[in-house]
Amino acid sequence: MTTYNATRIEEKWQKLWEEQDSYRSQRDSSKTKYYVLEMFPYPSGKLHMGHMRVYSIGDVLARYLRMRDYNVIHPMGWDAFGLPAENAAIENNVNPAEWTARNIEHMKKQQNRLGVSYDWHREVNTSAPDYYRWSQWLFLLMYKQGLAYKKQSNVNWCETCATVLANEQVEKGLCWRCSTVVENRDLEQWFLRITDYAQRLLNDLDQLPGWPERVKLMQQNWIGRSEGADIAFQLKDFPEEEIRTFTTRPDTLFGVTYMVLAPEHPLVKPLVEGTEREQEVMDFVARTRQESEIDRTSEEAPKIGLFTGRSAINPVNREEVPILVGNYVLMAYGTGAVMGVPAHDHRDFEFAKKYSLPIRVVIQPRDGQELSEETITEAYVDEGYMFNSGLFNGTDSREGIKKVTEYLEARDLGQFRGTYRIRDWLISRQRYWGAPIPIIYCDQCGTVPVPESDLPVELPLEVELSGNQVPSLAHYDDFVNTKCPECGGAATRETDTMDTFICSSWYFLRFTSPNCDYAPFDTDDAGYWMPVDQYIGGIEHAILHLLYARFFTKVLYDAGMLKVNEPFKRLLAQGMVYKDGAKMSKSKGNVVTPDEIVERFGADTGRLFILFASPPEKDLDWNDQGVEGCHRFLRRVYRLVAESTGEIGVEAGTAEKGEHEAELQRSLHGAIKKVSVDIEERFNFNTAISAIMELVNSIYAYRQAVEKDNCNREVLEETLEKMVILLAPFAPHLAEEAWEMLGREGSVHRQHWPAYDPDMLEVDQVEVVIQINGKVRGRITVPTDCPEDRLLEEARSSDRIGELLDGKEIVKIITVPNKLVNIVSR
RNA sequence: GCGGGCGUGGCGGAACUGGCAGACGCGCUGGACUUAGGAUCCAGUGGGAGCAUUCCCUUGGAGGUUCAAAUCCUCUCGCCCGCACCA
Repeated sequence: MTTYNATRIEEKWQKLWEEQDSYRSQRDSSKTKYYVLEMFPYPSGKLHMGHMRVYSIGDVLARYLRMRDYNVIHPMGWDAFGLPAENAAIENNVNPAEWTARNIEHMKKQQNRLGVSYDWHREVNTSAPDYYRWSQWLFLLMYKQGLAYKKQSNVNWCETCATVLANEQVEKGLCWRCSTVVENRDLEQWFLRITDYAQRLLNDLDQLPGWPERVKLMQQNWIGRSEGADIAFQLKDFPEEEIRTFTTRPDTLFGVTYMVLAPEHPLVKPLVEGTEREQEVMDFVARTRQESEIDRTSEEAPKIGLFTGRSAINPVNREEVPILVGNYVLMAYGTGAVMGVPAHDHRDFEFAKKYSLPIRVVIQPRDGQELSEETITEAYVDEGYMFNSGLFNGTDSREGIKKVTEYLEARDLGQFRGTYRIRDWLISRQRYWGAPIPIIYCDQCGTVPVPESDLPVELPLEVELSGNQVPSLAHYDDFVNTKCPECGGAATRETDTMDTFICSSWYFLRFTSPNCDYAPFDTDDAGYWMPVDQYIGGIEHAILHLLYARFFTKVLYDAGMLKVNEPFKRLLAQGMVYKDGAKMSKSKGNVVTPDEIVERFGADTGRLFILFASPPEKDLDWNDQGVEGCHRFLRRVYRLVAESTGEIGVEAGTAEKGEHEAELQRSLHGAIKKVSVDIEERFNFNTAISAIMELVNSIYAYRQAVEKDNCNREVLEETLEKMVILLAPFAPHLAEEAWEMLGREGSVHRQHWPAYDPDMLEVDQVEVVIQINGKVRGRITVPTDCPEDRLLEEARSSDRIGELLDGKEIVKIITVPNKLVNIVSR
C-alpha cells in the first residue's frame, strides 16, 4: 500500500484543474450567484501566512458553495501600483513595471500551489493601462460631477515617502506605511468630496448586518458625526460681518466669555489688519501653521491664544466677548471658530484659567450643589438645569439644546447642524508608479480634463530611476508637455498620480467584466454579480479601503451604473497570524512561509491547520506541532481510504446492517449537519474540521468493532464517500485523490453537497443525567422521549439515587427531555 | 478620557436558545509492534482526596438571579484594539 504523498497528489490535481479550466465562472441566470472575494494583494514578491489564511478561508467558501449549486465567482488580481515597486526598482535597477510583473508571476504560482480555486480568466492588474484607463475615467466622472476638485491646503506630508497622505493614511501622526512623523505642507492638491457622502456612509452601515460590529463602529467613529448648532456672532467693529461657530452645547450659550478662531481662519487677517496687534498675531499664525498636526493636536501641547483686540457680540444676551486666535482650534473641523464656555468645557476651562478669562456658570448640577465662578475647580460638563440664562433659566440642559437652537433659528441667528470629523480624501501623490491624474493645464483654458477618448494617459515606461531623485512624472518632459485638448495650444499635464486606494476602490467591479473595453465594467455583468456576497480581509482595512470602496460604489450608484449602493454584503475581518505570541517578522526570526509548509507537508496540511487552529476572525498562533497533527490526520484519511477500498473491492461487505452500522450512520449524518452549519452559518471552520476528525475516528472505530472482512460494504462505502466530500473544501487535493481511489467518476468538487437525514440521527436509547439539587448524581439509559414519571421511577430504582433521596422530601422536579432530570429535595 | 472586544486544562480551542464544562487537536503518561523510533496503533490525561464504590473543587476575582450559570445581572481586576484638544 502506498502512503500519502502530498506533493505527488497536489501536482497531479493542480495540473488537471488547470487543463480542465475547472473554476471558470460565467453568468447563468438559472442559478443563484455567489461572489466570494478575498482582498487582492499588493504584489510584494512573496506570499506570507496572512495571505495563506485569507485565501484558505475564501477557498473553503467558494468550494463549498459550488457544491451547494451556487454559481460562484471567485476572482483574484493585483493591487499593483505603489511605492515599494519604485523603491525596489531603484535598489535593483529594474523598471517598476518589470519588477511588478515578475512578482505577480511568482505569487500567482504560489497561490496555485495552495490549490485555491480562482477563475484566472478574470485576473486584473491595476497597473495595466487597460485597468488604470478606467481608474482615470472614474476620476473624470467625479470631476464632472464636482466630486473631484483641486485646492490649496495644509496637507500631510511624509518626507520618507516624499509624498502627501490622506487623513486616513496617518496613524497617530505617523505615516501608515513607514511610520515617519507626518509634516504639514501647504500644497495645491486634488481631493475627492467624500464628505458629501458622509451621512450616507454613516446611515447605510445599518444596512450591513453581515459586517462585524467593530468595523462598523470604527467607520462610525471615523465619520464622526456630532449634533449641535451653528451660531452666528456679530462682530462689534464690523457690524456687517459675523463669526459662525459650531457647538454641540447651545444650552451653554449664555456662558460664553470669549471666542477663539483657528489661525487659518479667513477673518483673522482682516480683524488685526492695520492694528498694533497685527504683527504679533500674524507671526503667531505663521508659526502655528508650520507645526505638524501631531505637535499641534497632541494633548500635551500647550494651548496658546492671542487677543486680536476685537470683540464679538453674543446673540442671546448682546454681551461683548473678546476674540482670540488659538492654536488648538482646527480650521478643518466645524467652522474653525469656537465659542469659549470655560465653566462647561474642559479645554475652555484650562484656556480661561491660563489667560484669566472670566468663567460663568450657566448649568447647575441636579445633585443640590451650587457652582459659582469662585468655587468651581473644573469644568462641569454633565447635564443639569440652565442658570444665568435669561428666559431659559431652570430649563433642563438637554431640553435647552433644542430650545436655544429653536430660539436662534427663529431669529435667523443660527440653526441645527450635524458636523463630521471626516475630511475630503486627498488623492494626489507626488510619485511615479501610479495612475496619472488625467488633467491638463493650459494657459488659455485653465484646468482641462483629458477627453475620454484620449484615455488612458499612459505612464511612460522608459524611465530612468535613480536613488538621487524622487521618482516623479515631473521629470519627464515628453510626458509633461502636451497640447490643450480645447484650444490645441501648448499645455502641461498634471504630474501627480492617484492614491493607489483609488485603484482598489473599484476592482471588485472590474472582476465582473475584466475585458470590458467601453466602460470600467459592463452594467449587466455587474448587475448580475454584484454585490460581493462575502468579502474577506484584514482588519487593517477597516477604515481605509472599506470606506473608500463604499464611497465609490455610492457614486456609481448615483451615476446609474450600479444597482447596489453597498459593495460588500458580508464582511469577514480575519485575525492576524502570530508565532510564539508575536507577529511574524524577520527580525524576530519567527517567520514560517507558505512555501516551506507546502514543501514539507503539502498545501492541504497547511490549509487545514490554518483553518483548524482558530476561528477565522480571531488571531492565530502558529504552532509547528499543530501542523504535524493536521498532517497526521490527512495521512489517517489516506490510509483509511486506501485500506478500505481494498476491503470494499474484495470479499468484504456481507454483514447485515446492525447496531454498529446504525452508529456509523449516525456519526456520518451528525457530521454532515455540523460541517454544513459550521461553514455556512457560523464560519467556524475549526469546529467543522473537528467534526470531520470525529467522523474519521468513528470509521476507524467501526472497522475495529466489526470483524475484519465482515463490515457492511454499502454503509462503509457511503460513509467514506460522504466523508471525502465533506473534506473537499478544506483539503481539495487529497479529497480529489481519495475520490478517485474510491472509484468514483468525475471531480469530487463537482459533487452535490450531501444532505443529512434527520431519521439517521435518531437514537432509540438516550442517557439521561440525574441531578439532585443541581448536582449530577447519576445517569440512566432510557428509551428516547421517555416520560417524566418513568424517568423518576428509573432514577429511584438505581441504588445511589434511592439512597440519596431516602427520607427526603421532594420539592420540585425539572425535566429536560432526553437530557436531564433535576430533583430538588429537602 | 471616549468607544469596542477578550479572560475556560500544560497549549490552541469546544460548549446552538442557561441544562453532563473541557469536543477536536497539540503536548504529556503507559502499553503494543519494532534492530530502532521523533513512524504507526491502542489506552489514559482539569486539580485534589481515597485501595475503591465515590467525594470535594474548578471557566480572571467578588457578589447576585435561578431547580440549574462559562453563558444572564452588578461590582472589580487584567490584557488587546480603535479614536482622541473634533468645540
